[in-house]
Amino acid sequence: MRIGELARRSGVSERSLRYYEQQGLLRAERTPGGHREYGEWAVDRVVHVQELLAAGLNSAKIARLLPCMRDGDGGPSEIATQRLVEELVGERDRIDRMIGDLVRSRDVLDEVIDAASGPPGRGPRGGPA
Amino acid sequence: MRIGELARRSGVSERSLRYYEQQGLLRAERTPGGHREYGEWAVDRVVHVQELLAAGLNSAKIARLLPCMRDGDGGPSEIATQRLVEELVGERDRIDRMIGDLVRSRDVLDEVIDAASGPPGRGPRGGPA
DNA sequence: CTTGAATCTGACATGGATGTCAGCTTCTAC
DNA sequence: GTAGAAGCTGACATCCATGTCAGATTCAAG
Repeated sequence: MRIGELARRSGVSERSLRYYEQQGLLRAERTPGGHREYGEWAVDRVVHVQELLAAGLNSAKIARLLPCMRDGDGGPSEIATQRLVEELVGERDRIDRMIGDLVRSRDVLDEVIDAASGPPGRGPRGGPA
Repeated sequence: MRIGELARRSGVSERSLRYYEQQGLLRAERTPGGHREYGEWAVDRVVHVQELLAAGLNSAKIARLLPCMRDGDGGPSEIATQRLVEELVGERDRIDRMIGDLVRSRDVLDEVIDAASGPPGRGPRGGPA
């Protein structure tokens, strides 16, 4: 498929897809005319990249991480370097803390939402209709 | 307490604390000379703000949310506007999705970490010593 | 061939919390 | 009073994925 379809299917802008390629996060074949051509595996790959970026890893780290996770990009999954593993453990712990923060934030929001929805109508859902 | 102590105790830079005040996220008394003076409640408040920022809410939204959550800032907790509640529900759902993404990313990292730590030593922890 | 949609490259802009620096004032302890 | 630590304001810089635009090229269909 070409970049437009991949963008549509993965929910990521064409701009970002080109950026990912530039950062070594996404390989693309080229047509004789120079247009990018992606295989099916690209969709999952893009989603993974998107999630990792959202998790706070920068593209450089993701670029080193990707070859170690098999998501059908063709190459056999490599084994992470000792050095990389250490960094990844750090990232994982950071993500764990982030999840904890997010859960707390979500609970705070729920509390405020419930406080506003509870008193008036007392309805279990839907708020003051 | 003054800004230096608050920064130390909350783990947030003085720069950010002044920024929070500018954005209406944190009130501060002033000494006759103009130095900021915080009460004990400020520590929790700053931590909350930090978490909400990490959750992706911008300062404007947090500023509207704060008076609805009682964290001992003195003022009685207000009731969220219908309009605000709608936005908060959107934010909560976004946070929920984000948590899902983070969990997936963490699992990916765990997989890579285990793959690198498992084969060589087979030790349950510590990796290839 | 022609035409319009899709793609290409390269450059500049953006957002938004935070870092950092400069120059000045206030506070604290002696 | 005096010295040094701490605080104040204001301005500019940074990060980095993404948006956006311009001008040129390629692709697909008639």
